[in-house]
Amino acid sequence: MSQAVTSVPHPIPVDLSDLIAQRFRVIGEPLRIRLLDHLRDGESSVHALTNALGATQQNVSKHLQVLFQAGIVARRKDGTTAMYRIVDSSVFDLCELVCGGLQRQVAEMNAVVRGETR
Amino acid sequence: MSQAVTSVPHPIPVDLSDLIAQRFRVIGEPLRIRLLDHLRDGESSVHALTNALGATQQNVSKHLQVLFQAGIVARRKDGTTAMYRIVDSSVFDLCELVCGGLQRQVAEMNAVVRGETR
DNA sequence: GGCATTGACAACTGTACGGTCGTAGACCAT
DNA sequence: ATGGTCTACGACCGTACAGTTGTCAATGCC
Repeated sequence: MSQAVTSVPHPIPVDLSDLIAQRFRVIGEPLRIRLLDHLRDGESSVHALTNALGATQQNVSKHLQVLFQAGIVARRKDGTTAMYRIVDSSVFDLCELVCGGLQRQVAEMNAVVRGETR
Repeated sequence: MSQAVTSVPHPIPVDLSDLIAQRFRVIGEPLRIRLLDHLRDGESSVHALTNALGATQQNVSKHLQVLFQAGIVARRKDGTTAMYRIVDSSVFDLCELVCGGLQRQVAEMNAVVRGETR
């Protein structure tokens, strides 16, 4: 699907780098990552997410707003509750890639600590 | 060994979300993205990167420091010049994934603008 | 109707960080 | 040795943003 394009040649346009950076910053918040992780099970309400994450309702609502404006989640009003769901699931691929890099670094640090201290 | 790629089950640990978020913030700066994009062609010196990006030497050095401490680039001293190279090429996969999401959004916005406003 | 609950918005505060300036240290050439 | 070049470090300033608090609109329940 969206696997095809992904141009971004070496001379990356400045505007594009701004957009990409902005996107990364949106996902670069711990609470937002945990929010998305919970939404992985399906759509959920602000109240449920608030209880699940142990954060205040206002803060959860605020971060969901950021994710909504970034086009990562969608909102649906169900009577009195607002239901949020993920519409751009590529964020999970991003997290998995990052985790791969982190695990690589941990392994490397382990090797160093265990005796190859340079 | 550390081959277990991308665990991160639904109840994501808070510590891990912090690590992932920190990682995203490292890449979430336009200048750093452009820096990495230039290093895609191979290792380069601070001076060369400074000229290529039109930024100040101090700023380039500073951002390279951040990328270095994050384990994304490596440093090599060649006489009087410092040569930087990429050691974690997964950042490019990250950028491509983000670009895919962006293009999807642009396409959607185009569709809306062109008449399906409904 | 009156009350409680849910979610969003606005204002505020503290902190973190990007960018710049100045300077110190290391290396090379003459 | 001296001057010039390249890089890194420390300090400062301005901005951006995360988190909190307070308030209001909308809805459901009695």
